[in-house]
Amino acid sequence: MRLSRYFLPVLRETPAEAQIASHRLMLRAGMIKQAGSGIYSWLPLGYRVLRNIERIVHEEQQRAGHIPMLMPTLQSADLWRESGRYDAYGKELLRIRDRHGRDMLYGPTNEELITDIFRAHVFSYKDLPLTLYHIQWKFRDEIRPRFGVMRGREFLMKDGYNFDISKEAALHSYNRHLVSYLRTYERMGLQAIPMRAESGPIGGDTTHEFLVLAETGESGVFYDSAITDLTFGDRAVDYDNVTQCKAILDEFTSRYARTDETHDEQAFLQVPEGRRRVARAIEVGQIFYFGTKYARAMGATVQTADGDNVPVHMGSHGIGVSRLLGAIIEANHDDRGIIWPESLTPFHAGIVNLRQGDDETDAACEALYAALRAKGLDPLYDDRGERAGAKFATMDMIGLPWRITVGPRGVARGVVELTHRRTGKSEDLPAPAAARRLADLYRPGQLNERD
RNA sequence: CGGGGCGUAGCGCAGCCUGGUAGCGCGUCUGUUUUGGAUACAGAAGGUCGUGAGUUCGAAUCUCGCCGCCCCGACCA
Repeated sequence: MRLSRYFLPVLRETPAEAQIASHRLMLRAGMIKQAGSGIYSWLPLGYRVLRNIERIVHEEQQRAGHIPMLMPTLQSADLWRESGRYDAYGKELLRIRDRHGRDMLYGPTNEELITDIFRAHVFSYKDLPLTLYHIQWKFRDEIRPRFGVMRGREFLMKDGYNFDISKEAALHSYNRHLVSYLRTYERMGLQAIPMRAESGPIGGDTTHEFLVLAETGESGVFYDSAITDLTFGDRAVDYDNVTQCKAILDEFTSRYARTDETHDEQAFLQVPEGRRRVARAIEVGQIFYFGTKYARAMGATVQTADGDNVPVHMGSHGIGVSRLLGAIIEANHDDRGIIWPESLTPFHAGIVNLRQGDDETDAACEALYAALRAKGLDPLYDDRGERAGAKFATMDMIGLPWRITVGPRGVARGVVELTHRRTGKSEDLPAPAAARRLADLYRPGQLNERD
């Protein structure tokens, strides 16, 4: 993409309403624009990252055997009356009435809808296990939205629902989700720690939240520092392997890690003193096993091999897709701006033309731009007539992990400068070598969508 | 929902107390200049002062209503 033809409305000054780094940077980098309290438009740069997050979530969900679909944002109140949540959910539920006077709601979650789909089409144990998921906009009418997309009212969320014949089978689904979430967050360059949590209005008593440590987090957390040494890494997982999934869950949840809601001081004191940590964190996902709560309320049963009709065991699992933007920036920025992980970056590299209008420099930039694109990379070429400082400042702020600087001095010597955003280290090398370096660096799985 | 605050040019703000022709910085546009970290000079465009009513000869300024937004708390993915 050529910057002169793109839409990147960066702000030089910080909007007054932004209190935390991620909100400030998302506004300044032209990623979002507030449309109302807790509601945001996603401008092109922000939309790219949002879609990259979605892509990773989709890939990891499907790797775990979960099936994508899409349910609507607006739901009939009738289903919620059936489950009992229409009255139980409270004022966070945005209630709407259509022209015929029918009660509707903008979904904050989809247990009722998915259960309704299930009961209409699934009748036999032979069709289980089944896990369906979607990525859809939700709305929760928060009393006080804040922190930009971290605590918006409208938010994009992946929510998935598993259906199993027994508690034992459903707990495997639970474990499988925990494993797949570990992989998902790690691919985004995040350490998300599973912590024992409260289930809230979803119900059930088996639940973990995934939390990313950050000073600006809204949750207080208590944990054994040994847990932060754990990484999922490149290990192969067979998601159908009950023993393996359970072992991974045990590995990542056996150490003390709880939010302040479930904190147990006595248990915490069992952690060696030097490893006790009290911190703040951002919740980026949660998994639940809630048994037959919705199945019983809504009559979702299947017939067993013995001919009995039994309510299906369910769980639900969410990843805050739009919120992740905020969490990732909180964890990846410096005083100059955002630093994207390579897996999510909106563009793989930025090309800075130091002397726009100089024939040789322009030609070198064009050649490099074409070479990167030919290798499947998606560079952002700053071809504006701005001065070098302005171009550097923009690139630093929007956080592309790599920058290639092309100026007349380097062109005369046959080199360009490749700079790593995170470390600031740079190296002069011939343009084709820089293109090869970047192509090697971005593995095939990290080639993001173009648009 | 309790408490506090804000709404004036694209962004950040001053002006309001004490009513009298709407300002500053940045950005934008034009020209010149400059060219490795938001360059310099000159010129220009851009505002129903959130909105409605009231007081007044006269309202950004005073009064009341409404709308929107932000902050602290409680709540919350």
